Amino acid sequence: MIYSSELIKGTLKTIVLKLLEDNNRMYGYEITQRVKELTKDRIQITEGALYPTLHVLEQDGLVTTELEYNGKRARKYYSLSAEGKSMTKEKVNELADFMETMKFLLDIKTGIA
Amino acid sequence: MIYSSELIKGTLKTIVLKLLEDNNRMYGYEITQRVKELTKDRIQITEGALYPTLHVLEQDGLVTTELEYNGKRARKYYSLSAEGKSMTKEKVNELADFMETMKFLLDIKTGIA
DNA sequence: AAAGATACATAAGATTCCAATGCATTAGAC
DNA sequence: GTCTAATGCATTGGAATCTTATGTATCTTT
Repeated sequence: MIYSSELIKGTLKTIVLKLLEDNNRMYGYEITQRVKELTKDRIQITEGALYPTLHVLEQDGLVTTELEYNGKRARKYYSLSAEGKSMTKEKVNELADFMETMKFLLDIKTGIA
Repeated sequence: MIYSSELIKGTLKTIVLKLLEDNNRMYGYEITQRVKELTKDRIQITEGALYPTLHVLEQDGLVTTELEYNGKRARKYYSLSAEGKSMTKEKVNELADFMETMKFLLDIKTGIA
């Protein structure tokens, strides 16, 4: 199952922040591959969605960047700022809470039937 | 906690379909109030979001409508069509699956390890 | 009789994502 | 050794979806 794109909307920023919290620093392409791998291809973050999101996070001061070269190939590493770290906690908590509410709304019995 | 609007995006259609599945038929205003009540004010569906969504569902043949009058006040009742019922199951399953995936993603402590 | 709740609806704008495209480097296949 | 696929950055036009604001009208409560 590949999730319809509308479901991804609104969660992308939180996913990116959480990955950065767990991994200290990552570059864009790495993020797309990690998400694909972790979700067994169910969530495919396109570059057209990711890069604008990363740039917004940077403009908002939630992440800092370091440009590094692996040979001649540039990699732009992103790391959480202090503000980004607290924002990550907020966003993750909000999403967890939201999912509980949705679960109740949809009367979904997960795991144990 | 009131969820940021971006979280609601993409789930509205599924919420509406599920409510119609549970309640046989409902009218627009009733849906906004029911969601507000069920989520203890955490999710507020605005009419500007709901009515276009309902109209799309109708155009797609997922719901049928009956206009009724309570005195002189019109109420437009929405009911799931056969197609709407199977779509509801699909959408609810997809959202449940998505939430499990998100839960896993957000629980990750370290990238490798 | 005024105000708030009920009930429908639309329109302009913002946000956010997708699909497509472009450029460049590196690794692997043949 | 050359060609293709993968890696890595990025932008653009367009589509979809929601928000805010507005409009009309009825019913209920004070």
